Amino acid sequence: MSDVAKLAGVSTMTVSRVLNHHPRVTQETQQRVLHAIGRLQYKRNEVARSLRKQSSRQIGILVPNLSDSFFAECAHAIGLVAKQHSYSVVLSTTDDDAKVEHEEVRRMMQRNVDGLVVVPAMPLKSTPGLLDPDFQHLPIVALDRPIEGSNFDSVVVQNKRGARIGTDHLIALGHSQIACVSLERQMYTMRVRQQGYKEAMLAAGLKPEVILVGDSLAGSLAAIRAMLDGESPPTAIFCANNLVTRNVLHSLYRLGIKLPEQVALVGFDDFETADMLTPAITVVRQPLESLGRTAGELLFSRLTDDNETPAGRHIVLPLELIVRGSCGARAVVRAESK
Amino acid sequence: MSDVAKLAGVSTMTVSRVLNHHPRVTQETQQRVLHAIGRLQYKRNEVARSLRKQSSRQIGILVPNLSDSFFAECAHAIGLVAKQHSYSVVLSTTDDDAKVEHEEVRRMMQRNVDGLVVVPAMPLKSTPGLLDPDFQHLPIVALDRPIEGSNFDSVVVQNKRGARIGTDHLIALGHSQIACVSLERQMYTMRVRQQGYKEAMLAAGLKPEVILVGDSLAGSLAAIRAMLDGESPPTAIFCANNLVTRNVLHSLYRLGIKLPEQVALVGFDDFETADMLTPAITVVRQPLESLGRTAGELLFSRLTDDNETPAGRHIVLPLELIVRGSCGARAVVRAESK
DNA sequence: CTGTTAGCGCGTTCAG
DNA sequence: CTGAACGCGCTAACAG
Repeated sequence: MSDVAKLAGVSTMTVSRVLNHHPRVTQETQQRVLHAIGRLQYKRNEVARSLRKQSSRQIGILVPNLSDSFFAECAHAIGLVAKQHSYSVVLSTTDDDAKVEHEEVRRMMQRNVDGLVVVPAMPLKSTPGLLDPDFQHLPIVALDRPIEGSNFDSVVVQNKRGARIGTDHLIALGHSQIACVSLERQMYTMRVRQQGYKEAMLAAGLKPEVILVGDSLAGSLAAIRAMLDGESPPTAIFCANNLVTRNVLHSLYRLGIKLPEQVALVGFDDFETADMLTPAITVVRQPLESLGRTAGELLFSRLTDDNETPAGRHIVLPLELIVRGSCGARAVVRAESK
Repeated sequence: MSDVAKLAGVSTMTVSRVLNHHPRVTQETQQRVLHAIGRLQYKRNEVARSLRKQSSRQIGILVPNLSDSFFAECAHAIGLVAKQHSYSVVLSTTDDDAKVEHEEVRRMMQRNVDGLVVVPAMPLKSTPGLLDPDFQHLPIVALDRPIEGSNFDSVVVQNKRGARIGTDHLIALGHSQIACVSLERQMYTMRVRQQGYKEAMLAAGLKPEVILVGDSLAGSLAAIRAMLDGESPPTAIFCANNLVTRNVLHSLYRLGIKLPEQVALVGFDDFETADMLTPAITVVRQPLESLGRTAGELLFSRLTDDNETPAGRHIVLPLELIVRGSCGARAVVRAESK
């Protein structure tokens, strides 16, 4: 920078002013500086700038992993928003572990990130999680799962309503033995979706039956097999998320169970090839791109806005039932409309 | 830091030494400093450290996007390696645009990243791309696609061989009219896979036929329809990547073409639900996790190694043919083995 | 409108 | 083994 200043015959301060589009600089000196910058291929050092300004023009993204396309898609959308604002993204994964999450947030703070979008892991008793007082002054937006007992901003989907819609769809098709397969891990989304399912069942005078599984295929297979071998096997299944849907489908496939004849199925969260399976899978679709984008915009609105917006804005995004073949709905609908 | 020094009754320098595990510090003073650090909850400022050391303990990852699970999975694996080394990751997307790529690398350089793993976009004539002399001293590992005319390290898969294996599989099953559907975009992987396909066909005395499509479903549908309406429609299709496979499958599905009876299919790159489709899709599988991990390790070996390793290490990872139902192979194999 | 001084928080260098 | 001075590259605050 001092080289540029020398070449342009000004002080470094003036160079800095030009770089920051300071209004009170003569056209002429500005030209000279710009010219010198061009000749020297000068690029300013963002690290020094961050140190001085106490702000890095960087945001952090913290997701459980990138292997799950749900999170990858969200991260992608957030990254796009960041790019629009000329911000960089520091990304890290938590593996859904609250301890790792805490470490990573800390690490990001040490890097001076201006804000964070995070898919929160379940807090442990032993770690303060996101609620660590150290993080109080860091703008954080919670994505997909709100942080209980905090007033961080958050963006989630209508989980309960989505589960109701999915379950109601099955009920409307005449099913009465409907099982809900959900992850056994303690997660906000799983809990709320189970609730929605239960409400729908109870409202219809039916008996809810929640099956908890791990995230392995083997475990799901065993659970599904046991379920179907039970006294009153379900004629329909509601899967609480992406992973569960895939594992259940795999299990049914292995067991030679035919959809939708032997069992109907609705999944929460759409996936790439859902409409190419035979039959195509009916799902409650989450607006992935919108989820990420909204979280990103929420964060930036907090970073930019001078006027104190009240903390704890919670945005709930709507869901959509995509009816395909896995419940035999089309046939039924056609029959009804005749 | 000066607070810690004061509390421990030493100078900041000693604190710094303790933090960096400097060998020549008395056990006792070390204890005092550690104690003070604990009481004050002191966390060192990574930005200041970066400025001073001219190295940020950060690596950059540059991929076309995160929506494609191929790249997401690679990014995930790289991130894991970074975490092992206590490095942070700055991630950005290029949308496969060489201009964006150039800007992003520059931006990362300004942030002082220690190295980069990048899935290179096709270089344009108008921009220097990754070969910009400014980037000369930045360790860069090319992933999935090598950078022509450079001696960056690179990690790729056996693209040509994979295409040969896939095509040969189809040939072995008795097909002679085999089309290769590939992206029309100029990409290293597409080019090499087409070559592999052609070699296999030529070696068998067959006539290669490459169909170029865009990345939209509509375009693929039209192309597939035209292809099948042609004079001598293929009885088998080799798809050059993930996206193509999905679009082709979608198209065939829409057109009511049955696999494997009416047309057999082999795809390059496995995907989540490939084995749940009816029929399950035969693919040449890429070792996603290994690709990312290897690239990460290659980068870190360059960052850590004192001994000058020769530049331009190229690692080629093996592929695997996963035979499933989409070519009717199982039936044939069984027939043969009788 | 422009320059000077000072300091962001750390680590290298050289004395003690 | 420890401390003092200095500077990494930049910009806020104050002069001029």
